[in-house]
Parts: sequence; structure tokens; C-alpha cells
Amino acid sequence: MDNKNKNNDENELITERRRKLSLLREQGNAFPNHFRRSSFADELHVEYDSSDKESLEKLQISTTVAGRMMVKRVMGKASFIKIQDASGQIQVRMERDRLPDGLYQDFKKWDVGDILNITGILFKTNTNELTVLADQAEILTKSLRPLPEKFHGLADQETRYRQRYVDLIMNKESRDVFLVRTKIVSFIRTFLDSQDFMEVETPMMHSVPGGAVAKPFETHHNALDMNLFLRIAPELFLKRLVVGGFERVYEINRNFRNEGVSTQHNPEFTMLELYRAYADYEDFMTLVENLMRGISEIIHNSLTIQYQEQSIDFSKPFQRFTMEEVICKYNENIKSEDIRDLNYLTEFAEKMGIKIQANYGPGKIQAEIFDKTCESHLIAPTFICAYPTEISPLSRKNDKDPFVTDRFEFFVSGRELANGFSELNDSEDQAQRFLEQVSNASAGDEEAMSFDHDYIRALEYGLPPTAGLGIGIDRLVMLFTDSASIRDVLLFPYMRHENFD
RNA sequence: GGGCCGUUAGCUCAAUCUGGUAGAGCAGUAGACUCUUAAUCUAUUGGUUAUAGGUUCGAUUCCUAUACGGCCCA
Repeated sequence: MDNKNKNNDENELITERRRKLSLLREQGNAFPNHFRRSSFADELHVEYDSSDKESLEKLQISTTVAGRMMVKRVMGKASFIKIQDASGQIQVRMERDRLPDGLYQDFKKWDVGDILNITGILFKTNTNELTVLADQAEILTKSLRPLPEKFHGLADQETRYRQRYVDLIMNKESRDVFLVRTKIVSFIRTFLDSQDFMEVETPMMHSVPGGAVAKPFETHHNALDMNLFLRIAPELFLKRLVVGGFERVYEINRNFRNEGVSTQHNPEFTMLELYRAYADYEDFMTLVENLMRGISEIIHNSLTIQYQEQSIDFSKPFQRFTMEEVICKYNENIKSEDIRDLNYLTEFAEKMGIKIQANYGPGKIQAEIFDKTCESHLIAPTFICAYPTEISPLSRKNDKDPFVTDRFEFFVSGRELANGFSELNDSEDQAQRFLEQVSNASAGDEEAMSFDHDYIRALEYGLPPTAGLGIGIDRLVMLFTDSASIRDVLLFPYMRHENFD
């Protein structure tokens, strides 16, 4: 077969379907596009499922539906099929003696997976199922590849991720996850727009990577002969916009981090970042509470949700602890009076197997102890506040206690979901913090930030007191769709290269 | 990066432990059947057992490596 594709998975089932397609080509246009549907399956169900057999019979409602044939049951001179469209499925009854001459014989050769249009009259079967009694039927697109088995569907995880289109055809639960994802993102936009936030787009390619502690992907601009980095965060650009006078901005878009892949991490992931001038981190804790409750209501119609056997309650005020409080809570033998003592912390951390590097100060070690001993306990919605200045190079120092910043992270089901702080708007302090990052980088820290001269220049023009917040959209969607893996909420998750030979 | 598990027909799964050249259902093909719901009934096609080596008279099965995937850990 000359149009045989390169994939080395041709089999007799595909060959048989190619034969059927070439017969369609001989009969005329095998890929017609002249007809238009009148109704979606679900519209018909909503409108007529409650009608009884006799009244539908009297009304003689004609309709045209279109979609993929998912079920085919042939019984001699009549058959039932099911058509699946974007809204759902509807049954169709094909009768030899009702259809144009010869069409029923042709129909018997059509395969499950083919895309059809059907015109007919609505009726109810003896089992009260709304069905289209076909007067006309046409194959619009011949499907050359057999769909997975109708009862078990597509179960293989790898195929579900690599060939998401097949997963979406076969698994309603999978379609529902992505519908919920879209609904959540749409809700967030409405929520922010109604508070006069302005959605913006900032560069994806940065000449200085910044705004987060992470390893970037590198790329190269040929014409300008210049190295660029895919962004690890939009933060520094969004704050430049606040300097420029856009006092409430947000961006929902992709970040790229050159790190491992896991059930929680994909190299590209979606982040919401928002900034509001004349606000502080406490205002944004309130915003996070309201946002979480709003999403919970709109998706689950409840303030209590189930995630992986855990019950999560958003109705009560979210718990708040400082990082030092929560470290003491889950490490009963740590002495709170020594919690900033470098030697004490080093000894304590090494005993629990944390590798301490030479440039670690007490703040960094606290954060390591927190990650190892506290994070997984934070099941109920919890804010952890007062992050060490040492690990928060873009956050405003606390007025009373400069060891920590006015920063929080938000945890649910043992995972970090959001990170917010009062922004550091003292350009001289920011320049000093960048210098510390640069010195960490030269000490071998691959994730340390670079010195961003233009960002300092922007701060020198004056950034008003501002609060900032980042929320990982993928993890948020995981929580509200009860998904165990980030791959389940990404339409096309990262996969290693498939070998087609 | 480390550990454990997996990869058999288009799909969902057997057979592997205890080595003797692979079975079923669905899908396909041919036939029967005008209210099915995983429709039913009869017959039947379809496999380089992920890839490459090794052990053996003989490997889907045992061993090694590789690729890809899943889960856990860093």
C-alpha cells in the first residue's frame, strides 16, 4: 500500500479499514464537509428524556446529530448504534426499510470509531431510551485505527498519556478532569477580573533567569547569537509592571524548570502569579482563603472535598503557623531557644540525614528540616508564615524580626500550593540580596539567582508597597479532581521520546 | 540519580513461580437475526511474547544489558 504510514504498527485491522476507505473514495468524496448538525446529544437528552413514547411519536421531531460511532449492534434488518459528540452520547436506530436503497448494506461495513452524521426522528425505545430513528446517514470521516476494547476501554497509562486523543475518546473521567481544569482557570480569571486585576503576558524567554530558585532550560537565538533561558517564573517582569503603574496584574502561563519528573513535577507547568500594590501578604492570605472556597463551591458545590482518601475542609479559617512554630511542633526534641543557632541546627539536621553544605545558614537549614519533617503533616489547609530571609531573596524583611520575611506558603494535603509575600521594594536591600545569591552561585549552588541589573533599576524608580502571590495551577487542579499524578491533569504530559523505528 | 514492579494479538487479560515454540473475550472476516444495552448464535483470520545478548538439546518463562512506563525514595 503506497500511502502506508511510517509507523511500524500496520496490521490487518488497519489494512481492512484502508480497503473500506478506498471504496469510499471510489464512490465520491470520502471526506464530505457539506452538512451541519442541528443538535448535540446532551441537548436532546435534556429536552426530551422526560417525554413519553406517545407524545414524542405525535411530535415527529426531526434532528441531525453528528459524532463518533462508539457502539454498533447489528440485528439483521435493524441496528442500534451510539454516537458520541462533545456533549455526550445518543442512540440511533438504523432500519433497512426506512433508509434509502442500499444504505443499510453500506452501513453494515462501517466501523466503530467512524465519524457519522445522522438525520432522523426522535422516539423512545421499549426500554424508554431516547433514540434517533434514522432517515439519512453518512460517513464523514473513516477511522483507520481500531479503538480500544469497548468494555474495559483504554487502561494502559503510557498510551493514555502519549495518545491523549484516544484516552479522551474512550474515558469520560479523563474528559471530565480537563473540563474541570478549564472551569477552575476560568473561575480564577473571573475572580481576579472582578477585583480589577489586569491579565498580562510577559516574556517566556529571559536573558537573565529569575524570580525563583530553580535550574532553567537554556536555548539560543541564532540571528542575535545570544543565549536565552526559558523562564522559571514571571515574577520580576510582573513587578516591573507594578513599577510602571499597573497596580493589579496577573499572569496565568507556563514556567519551565530543568529538574526531575515526578507525580508532582513536570518540566513545564502552569503558574498563576498576581501582584497588588498597596497590599501585604496578610491580604493575600485572605485572598487565598476566598479563592480556595470559591473553587471548592463551583467545582464540588461544597466546602469539604475528598482528596486521595483525605477529607479536606475549607469552611473553617485556615490554620496559621510560623515556620519555627511548626518545626517545633513536629520535632519535639528541638530546643526553640536554639532554633537559629547554626551549630545546633547543623548537628540536629545531620542526625536526621540532611546533607548540610558549606554555604547553608540557619534559615536554609530550618527550611530543610521543615521540608523533611513538617510538610507531609500539613493535610488541612494551612499557612506557614515567617520564612527565613536567607531563602527568600525577593521578600520584604519583617519589621520586628529581620531574620524572617513577610512571606507565607500555603499547604493542603501535604503539598505546597501557593507562595506569597510582601514584596521587597527597597532597591538597595534587593541589590544586597542579589549579591548574596551570586556568591552562593559561585559557591556551587546551581539554583542560585543571578543579579538582574534592570530589575534593580526598575526598583530604583520606586515599587509601591506590594503583595505578590504564586499558585501552581496543576497542583490546584490535582486537588480538585482527586488526581494522584500531575500527568493526569496535563493534556500532554512530558514523556520520553517514543521510538517509531 | 537509587530501589521495586511491569512490557504477551489492535484493546483487556491468561500461560512465566516449576523451561517443552502461546490461549480467551472484545474488535476484524463470513453467515443468521427488526427494540439492542459489554446484544446474541455459528464458523474463522490474527503473535519476531519490548529490544539485544547469554545459559540450555530446547527460552514468553532463567540470567545480563538496553529502551519505555508505573510506584516509592533523593
